[in-house]
Amino acid sequence: MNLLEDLNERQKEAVLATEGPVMVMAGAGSGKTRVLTRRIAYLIKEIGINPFNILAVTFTNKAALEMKERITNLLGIDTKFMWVSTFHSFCARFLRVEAKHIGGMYTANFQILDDEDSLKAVKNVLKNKSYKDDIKPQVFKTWISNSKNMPDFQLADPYKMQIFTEVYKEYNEYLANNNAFDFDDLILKTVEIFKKERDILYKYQDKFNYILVDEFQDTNKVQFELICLLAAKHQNIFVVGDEDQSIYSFRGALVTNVKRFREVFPFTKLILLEENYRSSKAILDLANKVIKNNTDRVEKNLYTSKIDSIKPYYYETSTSYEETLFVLNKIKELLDKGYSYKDFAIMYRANYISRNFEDVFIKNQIPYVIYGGFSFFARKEIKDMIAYLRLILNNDDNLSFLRIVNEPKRKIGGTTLEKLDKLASLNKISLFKAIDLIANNNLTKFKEMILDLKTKVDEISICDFYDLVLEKTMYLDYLKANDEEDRIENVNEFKSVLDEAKDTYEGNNSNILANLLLDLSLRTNTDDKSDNDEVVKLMSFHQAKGLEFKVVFMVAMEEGIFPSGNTFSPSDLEEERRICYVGITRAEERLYLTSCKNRLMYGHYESNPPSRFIREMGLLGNIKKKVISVNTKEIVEKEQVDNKVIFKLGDKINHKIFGDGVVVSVDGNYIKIAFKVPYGIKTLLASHPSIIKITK
DNA sequence: AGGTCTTTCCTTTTT
DNA sequence: GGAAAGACCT
Repeated sequence: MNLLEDLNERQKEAVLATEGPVMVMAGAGSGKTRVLTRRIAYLIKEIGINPFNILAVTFTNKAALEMKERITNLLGIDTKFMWVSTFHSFCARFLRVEAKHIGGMYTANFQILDDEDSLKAVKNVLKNKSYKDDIKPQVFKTWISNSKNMPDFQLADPYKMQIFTEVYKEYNEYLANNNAFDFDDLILKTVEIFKKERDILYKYQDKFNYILVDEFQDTNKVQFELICLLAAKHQNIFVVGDEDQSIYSFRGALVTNVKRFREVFPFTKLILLEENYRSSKAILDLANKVIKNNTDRVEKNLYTSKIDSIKPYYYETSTSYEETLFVLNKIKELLDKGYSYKDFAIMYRANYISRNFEDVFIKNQIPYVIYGGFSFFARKEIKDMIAYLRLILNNDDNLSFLRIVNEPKRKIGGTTLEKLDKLASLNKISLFKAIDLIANNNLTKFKEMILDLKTKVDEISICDFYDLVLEKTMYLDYLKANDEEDRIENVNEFKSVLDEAKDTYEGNNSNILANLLLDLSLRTNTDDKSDNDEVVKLMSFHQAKGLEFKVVFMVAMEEGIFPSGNTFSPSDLEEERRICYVGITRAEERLYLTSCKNRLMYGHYESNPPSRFIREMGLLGNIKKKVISVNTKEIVEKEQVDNKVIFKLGDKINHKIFGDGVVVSVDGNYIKIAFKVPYGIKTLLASHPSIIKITK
């Protein structure tokens, strides 16, 4: 195949400019992944570059996987061991090779802690601190992460800064003692080694002659530094990004890196991709109208050659419940017009918005999936099993030991473990080894079980071994006893991951397992099958990035929700606006925006004006008043509610006995009313004939 | 050590 | 309103 086929002039330029620094500003839907993969293929096939001299980094496993797949399709080569990966897995792969330069007690088989694990580490550090109740562990964790990712991290309050500094230090020591890194460390340590050990830097600079970075606008300070270090010598650095889609600054992403890049590499060739192949003209117009309000950006205007388009609509409903019905009915209507479930996506600013839709979809038998939530590998039962396997392979793994020593319950409590911990640190041995120094039958039994399992690893197949672990640890029995159907299914599903490992890793079972276990923390949900499933998708705008759908509903478009109530500075607002831009540009054919006057939230009604973004789109004068009428049970229920008098906060009422009062909360069929003394606040059935609304 | 009662939270979260 | 973590009790 001709690698320049079906590319426009700008895209061709981006593929062909193989030498020197190149920055591609790729608008939404302008074919950036296509450019990236064609360029890699071009480097290999036309220029003759060895695939192992190319480094391509992305932010998600999914993006990395997709890139590899596309390269395989273009060139028919095996991409399994190519350096096409996320920032984190690139760094992990590097650190496993160069572990001896990390310093401290780190070895090549370091563990990678996920968010839950590192929060546990913070809690462990805080355990004996006098200030442990003043500031939550999660807050410390966020600070730790920020200080590892953001430039000049500082806390304004000197006292807080002081205790933070202490926790930060001890947290890092705790990790080091356990041969563990958190996600941020992976990148930080890699950069540290490159800065400290020049020979190693030169080696990798020579290895990676061509570097490509996807979603460049999302790089943080350290990631930017990493790229600059690696590319400093050959300068063949190709970055693709879109300032307007930078929506992760709360995690340290610096949009300013886009500007800085051109300072660091003054001879950067700049290429703008503005032709959009995804959305209709009307949808693009809305996106352009909104993003125009951001001041701090390079002027860029997406255009399309698609002419026919369906106008995007904004609907305001009375309640959040009606909002869900509107979406439901619109989906049904469009299904009749030939759309199928997979064509629809419902997007919102905050995940809790999904609940309303879930309820309505279940009742009306609309197939759906909610994106996000826990990754398979982050589930408790899976992490427990991983901990068992780790401990069996490496008895000195204290973190795994602590995780499962009393899971399921073996009557090994906090006091016992504290004693064990003291003995272990006194004798400088692992917790597992310290069991010998303590007379505790439960611990001894546990130790024998683990050692017994250890003798079996290489005797039987990996799956049989895993079954044995499930049995001997009593874990499966414990799940069965508690009727944990989902968890039982998950621990069984984990077998397929173990089974796959045979094809990826080499050696005996112990080796295969050990290597697999080291890689698991960076694995996320691999089932990208769901993308094509015949279901409606519900997701946050953040989760929607990179995806596209024929029909998009942007719901809960209300001030306080979107832009979020936590938007304070002008730059916060600009980020919210970019989130909005990402949302709009996901839509191919139809876009519906909704808001409601009264939203049921946290058990009571709240009223917010429509989002300012609706006004910026020029849709405010364009409200479609639509009477919802579809014959479903839902609607019947709804009409019954309508027959009653609806009370909202602040309504003045009169009660036959208690006299005048004001509604102070609405709770389903019940309302709370503040009456004059001596009656006070009463909770009453809203439909009770004794209550009469006297205003409005 | 483990059950139950009470308090707390409720923006986004690629790894 | 509701889940989930923490406090409290035995």
